[in-house]
Amino acid sequence: MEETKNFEPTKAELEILQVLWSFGASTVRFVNDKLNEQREVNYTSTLKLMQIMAEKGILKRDESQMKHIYHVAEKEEKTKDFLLEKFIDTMYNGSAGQLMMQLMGNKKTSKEDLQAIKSLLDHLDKK
Amino acid sequence: MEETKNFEPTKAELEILQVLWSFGASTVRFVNDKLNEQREVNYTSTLKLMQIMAEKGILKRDESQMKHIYHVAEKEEKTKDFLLEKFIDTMYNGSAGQLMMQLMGNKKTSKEDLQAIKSLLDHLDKK
DNA sequence: ATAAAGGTAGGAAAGTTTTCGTACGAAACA
DNA sequence: TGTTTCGTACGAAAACTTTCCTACCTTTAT
Repeated sequence: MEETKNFEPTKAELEILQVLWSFGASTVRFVNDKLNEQREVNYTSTLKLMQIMAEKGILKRDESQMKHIYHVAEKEEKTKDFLLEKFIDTMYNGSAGQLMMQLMGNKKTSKEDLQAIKSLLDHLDKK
Repeated sequence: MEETKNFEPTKAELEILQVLWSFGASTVRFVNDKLNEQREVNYTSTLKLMQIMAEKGILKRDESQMKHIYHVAEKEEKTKDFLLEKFIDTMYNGSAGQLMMQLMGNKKTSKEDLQAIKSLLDHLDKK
C-alpha cells in the first residue's frame, strides 16, 4: 500500500531528477558529470543528495554492484503531473484554462506550437 | 533604470504574493489573517517576511499611515510570465507545446477549457 | 604487493529561509 | 491619565537545504 507522498523536490533535487529523466538510471558519477556541465559541484555533494533522495523514497538504488545505480522511483509523467498541478493551483487558482490563456499571450509559444495544439484539439473533437 | 531582477520568490513569499494578487494592496494584519485561514502563522513572521520582500523590491509600501500598506511592485502578469517560463524551462525543456500536451492528457483540463482554447485558437488564426 | 584511483558513508559546516521573542511607539479606551 | 491593544523594527533562533571534509573500502594499474 503505497502512500501518496507529499513529494516536494528541492531545487537541487530537481536538477538530479532532470538528469535521470533524460538519461535514465545512472551512477552518481554520471549524474555529477552532467551537473558539472552546468555548474561546479563536488562529487560528494551529489552523492549525498542522491543518498538523501533514496532515503526519502524519491530514488531507488541497485546496490548489487559497487557502483550503485540510481533510478527515479515514480514515473516521470506522474511526478510532472503532480508538480504541474501544484503549479496551476498556486499560480492559476487551479484553472488549467487560465494557464493556457497566459501561455498563448506569451511570446514563448510559437506558431508551430499553436498549430500542433490546434490539430490535436481537432483530433480530440472527432472522438 | 530598473534592473530585470533575478526574481525568485520563496515558498512563503509566494503565499504572500497570492494574497496580494487576490485582494490587492493590504496591511500585514490582513495578509496574516488570510494566511491563517490556511495554516497557523505568527503575525510577526508575516511582518518580517513582508519587510524582507520590501527590501528586496518585490513589494512596495505606503508608510504614510501607521498601518503600512503593501502592494506588489511588478505587474501580476509579468511575474507570472516569468515564473511560468522558468517552470517550462525546468520541466519541459523550454517547450510550451510539451506542457500543453501534458495538460491535455490531464484530468484537470475540462471540456470547457478545451473548447475555450479551441475558439481562441480559431480566433488567432483569422488574424 | 603496493600505490593510485574511484567508490560509499556519515557528520559537520555553511548557506538559506522561516519563525518568533523582545523592545518600543502610537492609538484607543476606560 | 493610565492601561490595554495594535502597530513596526530588529536580531536571534530554528528549520531546512546544500556543500564538503574525512574515513574507509574496493578495484585497477604499476
